[in-house]
Amino acid sequence: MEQESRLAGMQRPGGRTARVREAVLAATQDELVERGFHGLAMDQVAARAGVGKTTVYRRWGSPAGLVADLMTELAEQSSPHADTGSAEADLRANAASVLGAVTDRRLGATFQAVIAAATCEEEAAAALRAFYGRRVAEWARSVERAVERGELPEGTDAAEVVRAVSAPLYYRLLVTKEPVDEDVAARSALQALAAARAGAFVRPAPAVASSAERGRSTSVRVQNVTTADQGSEMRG
Amino acid sequence: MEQESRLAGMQRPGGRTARVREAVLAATQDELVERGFHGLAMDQVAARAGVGKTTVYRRWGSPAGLVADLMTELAEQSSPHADTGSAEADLRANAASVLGAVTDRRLGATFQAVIAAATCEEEAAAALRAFYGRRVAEWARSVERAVERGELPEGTDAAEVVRAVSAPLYYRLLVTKEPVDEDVAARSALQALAAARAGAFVRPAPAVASSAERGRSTSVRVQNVTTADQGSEMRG
DNA sequence: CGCCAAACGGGACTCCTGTTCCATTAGCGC
DNA sequence: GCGCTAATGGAACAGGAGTCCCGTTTGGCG
Repeated sequence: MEQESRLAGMQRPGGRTARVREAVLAATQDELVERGFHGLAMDQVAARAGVGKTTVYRRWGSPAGLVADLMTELAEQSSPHADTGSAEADLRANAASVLGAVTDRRLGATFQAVIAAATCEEEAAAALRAFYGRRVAEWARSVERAVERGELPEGTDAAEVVRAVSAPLYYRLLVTKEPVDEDVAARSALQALAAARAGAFVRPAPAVASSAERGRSTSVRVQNVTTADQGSEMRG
Repeated sequence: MEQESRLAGMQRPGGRTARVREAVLAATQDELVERGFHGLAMDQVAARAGVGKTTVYRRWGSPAGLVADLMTELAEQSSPHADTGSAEADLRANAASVLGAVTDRRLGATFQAVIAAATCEEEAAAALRAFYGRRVAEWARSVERAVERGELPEGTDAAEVVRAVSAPLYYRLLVTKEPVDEDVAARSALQALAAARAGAFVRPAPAVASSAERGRSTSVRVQNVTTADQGSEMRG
């Protein structure tokens, strides 16, 4: 993409260019709140931002490009993540955080838009991945600490637990379109926690690695999907 | 919607009309596989189906309409759902089924498209909801039977368990764009199972109901979102 | 302070999507 | 078979998104 190079290493980042970018991104967010992603028109954004249509096309190329840049902007802002000393409280806070993001009028519209854009534009998809990669890594630390404290089984895949907290929320938001509220968020956190405690997030021993800890944990193995009830797994 | 009435109660459903519909939907799927939803052009579909552009516009109105009709068609085809007598095997089969749907070249493209369409068109969103409502209800029966057998705690929300199986898969597919394979599917099923066994899907006692069974579970209750910042997360 | 390249802005132009009009075809009931 | 009408098909038309061209502005730099 030619736009990217301009976005990243701008050769004249001083005054005007920065001002234009700021104005355009702000206008984009306003438009997203009012009309949603499918109603995002480059002309409108340009007009609202008070810049030329040509400029918007030149620098962002498409609605998806606008939205991707917006997401990149958001990704750069670090968010506070809880570390309360209790896995339950941390995961609840995580769920609440996701809830806040998708519920907030402005942020929610942006997320919806990015996800919509990501379904058809690789650029937006990459921005989304980058954002979540960062957030998941941040929150994973609190899960790791819970493992260190012995609250969760040894070998638990922290990032997986974090993802498991938000997965049901996004599932509702995107697939079933059910409302997402505090109740759902809290339950989601607790479900992830329960599964984690039961050892469902313990990484399968990679080939011939240390299978020593396994005896200690609740012994969850991933085997062939096919047949019925091997019975053994998952029991503590 | 005016199209809907035509799709639903067609006044002359015989021969030609049905043929046209079939041809158009087939062409739509082909186009989706080749170009994806954002590349779905009404003209192309019409040409490929060997029908007039006008007809396609008249009966489906938009790419989203095409995709929604396709989804409705798929929803009407009942899928076999396992009932092996073991919750684990059933949930694994469920996960495998979802995996199959999103992995299959043709079906997968269709699902991606419907989801993309659902992000901007209520019609497609409704078709998607209807589809999943049906599928979830079908699979929920096997979970209910597991509850009856005593494999899972009394009061477990069967539909929730089923949703929990597919949620991580869709999360990967849509949000993080990670690959989804048998391994992920199997883990997803086991995680849901673990949480269900731990009682994380037991419905919160509605007012003054039986909270007796709760002692048996690992004491996971839905409480107030206790500690930490639930306010301004995701912010800078 | 003044040069110069980078960035911006406006307007005309193109192409493609979606609509409208009307002639034609083909189910369906008799 | 036969007519009636729903449904289809083709072609012309309109509107809007995206591109191009070129003149204007702006900020970095000597």
